[in-house]
Amino acid sequence: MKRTTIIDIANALGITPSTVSRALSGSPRVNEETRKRIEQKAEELHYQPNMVASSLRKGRNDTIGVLVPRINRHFFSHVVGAIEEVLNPAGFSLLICQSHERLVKEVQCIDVLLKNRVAGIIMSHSVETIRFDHIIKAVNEKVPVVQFDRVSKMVPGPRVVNENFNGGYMAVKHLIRSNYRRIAHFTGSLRVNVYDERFKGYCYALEEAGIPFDESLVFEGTITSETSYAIAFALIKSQQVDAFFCAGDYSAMGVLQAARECGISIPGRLGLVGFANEPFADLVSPRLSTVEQNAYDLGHKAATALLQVIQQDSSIVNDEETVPVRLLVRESSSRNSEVKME
Amino acid sequence: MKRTTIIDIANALGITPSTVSRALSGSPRVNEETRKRIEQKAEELHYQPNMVASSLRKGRNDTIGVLVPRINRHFFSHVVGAIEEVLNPAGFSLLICQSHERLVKEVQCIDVLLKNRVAGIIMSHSVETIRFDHIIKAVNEKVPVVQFDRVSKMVPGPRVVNENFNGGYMAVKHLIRSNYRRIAHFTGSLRVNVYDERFKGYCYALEEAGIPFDESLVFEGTITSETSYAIAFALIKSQQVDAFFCAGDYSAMGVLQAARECGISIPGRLGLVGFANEPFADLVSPRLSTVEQNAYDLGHKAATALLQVIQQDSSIVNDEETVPVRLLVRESSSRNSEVKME
DNA sequence: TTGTAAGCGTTATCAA
DNA sequence: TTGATAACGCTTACAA
Repeated sequence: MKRTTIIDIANALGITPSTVSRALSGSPRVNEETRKRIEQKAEELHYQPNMVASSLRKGRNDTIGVLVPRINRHFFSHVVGAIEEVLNPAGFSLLICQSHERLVKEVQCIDVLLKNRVAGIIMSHSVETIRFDHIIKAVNEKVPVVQFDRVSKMVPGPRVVNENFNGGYMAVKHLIRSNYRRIAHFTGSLRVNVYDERFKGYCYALEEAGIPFDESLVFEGTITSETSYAIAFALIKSQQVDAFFCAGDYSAMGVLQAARECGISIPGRLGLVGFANEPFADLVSPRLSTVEQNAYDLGHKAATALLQVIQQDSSIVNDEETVPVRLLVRESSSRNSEVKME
Repeated sequence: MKRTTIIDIANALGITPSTVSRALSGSPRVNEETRKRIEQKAEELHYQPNMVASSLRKGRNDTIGVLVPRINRHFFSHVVGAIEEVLNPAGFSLLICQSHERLVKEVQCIDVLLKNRVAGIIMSHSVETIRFDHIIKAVNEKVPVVQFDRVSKMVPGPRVVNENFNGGYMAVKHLIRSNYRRIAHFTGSLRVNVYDERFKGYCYALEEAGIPFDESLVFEGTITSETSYAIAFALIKSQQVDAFFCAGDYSAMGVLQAARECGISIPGRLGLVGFANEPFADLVSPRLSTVEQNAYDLGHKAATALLQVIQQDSSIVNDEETVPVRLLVRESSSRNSEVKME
């Protein structure tokens, strides 16, 4: 009960495997009539092409490695969805790995992808990733790497990132215009490029408005709703702040909960802007103002960039593409002056 | 600049490829000293094993196909995460595909997976899937298939499902105990097993309480927040219902929005229970009562089941494993009588 | 313990 | 337009 191969088809028709191969892979150098017979027989014998053999022989693989910190994060799963949408029609399958935010795991994943001889890698770093030799190794082995979101210039190849700086800037500028002044910033590790840039946007907006930067209002490690909740609760109680710019929507939800429990009205006494436009942002009350990152667009761009590198086998381009973000002003920050949009 | 192969290593050491192969794959039939030399040389030449060649030769593959309707759904991405957690340590990689809820796409995906000679498939049907020959074909080709969540008994092999009936039953029973009587049911297509079972649980709870079933309170196609919102709005206005059991949390959010806009208090005048325990369920106001499905557990069980079939190469088992669900009673349904839990 | 040799299923090159 | 043949890199009887 072995599987049907092109040899079986060839034998059944009294021709050679080469012809069958040509016919099945759409070569023009084959008689239309024989092609018909071959296709028919293939159907009849339930022939399934063997990509493993094909890959070995051709020396290339139609599989792309995708490496993300966690697949079950809204943002990443959407990026992956978009990548698939581009790459599948182009004839590629995705080998997906998660680093679980661990560097060791990330190294292992790269290794697995290389062993599997993927045609390319699209990836976003773990938060722990501070050295890049494992990724550079892939590039050295002629496996093109496209980085997205969390990226490093140390790694050759295209990068696709969100306008994080601009997002932070717009969010905080908007808060200032809405007459909030003591604006706290909740964020993740500032060693990660995305958080660092949002933070810089925050700083720039303050500076532009002539508001002195106060280090004591910036809180790293407040990116989850739990951690955010605890700190926000204390801050609100002590009445030190009148607004929060959170580098993530979950973080913002922590603030929202804390405010609710303290009986502080949003946006009345407290302004709040998140980041990411998670699906719930528009569903909670008050509806959460946030910076929308276009995961779909980002995945699309990353996949397209990789496709270009693969197909042109061109010299490595080091350009960084930027995906625009959008400030969505909703209820949680809409006090007086500013006009509501969206 | 070709890649290093075991032949290169063999040549460099004046031994044969077979020995190198044995050493590198951990066979005991090789001298400890030669093994050392081989490993050292492999390191030195930056040898990367070629899984493609290995798979072809061995006739089996360490890749598992995972096919889900959409990777960017909270539930599915968590299941995939759990599957990976089991299969990666076991030495398998995941080839992930999405059907995008389309049957044609699902058929294509199965085809790709078979072409890639995956060792097994873990899948959940698209909503359109009403015939199963493409899946049965995989089983016939000796590729074990494990179905989860959306499953069919037509396909041989293990199935892992949530306690959907029980979830629906518990949710509605709880609403009834909280003194709600006119309970509407918002759900997806009842041709999909998960929705059908939740619906049956709903019916059973009503029956048990002696409340007559009213067909006009059941709404298929109200599983998104948008569709749900529209219908809920009308229902609330017409004062025909005093509670909603939604087969999904997004659906419940639509109800919540509608109620808010109508100035109807939840849980005071309207009870609401969702399904899935999406991350936002605990963050919205009022906090949403819902039925928690254990995606993690489900993924774990599915992966373990597949592993067993693969490793034992055993006869196909047709058992259906059930993952318990939990009713999380939160604010949106906590009126008088019932005691709050969780 | 190591070597020999064949073969996994496909494709590319060359010749007919 | 088709056929013959070798090769992709690895594993595995079998022999030494």
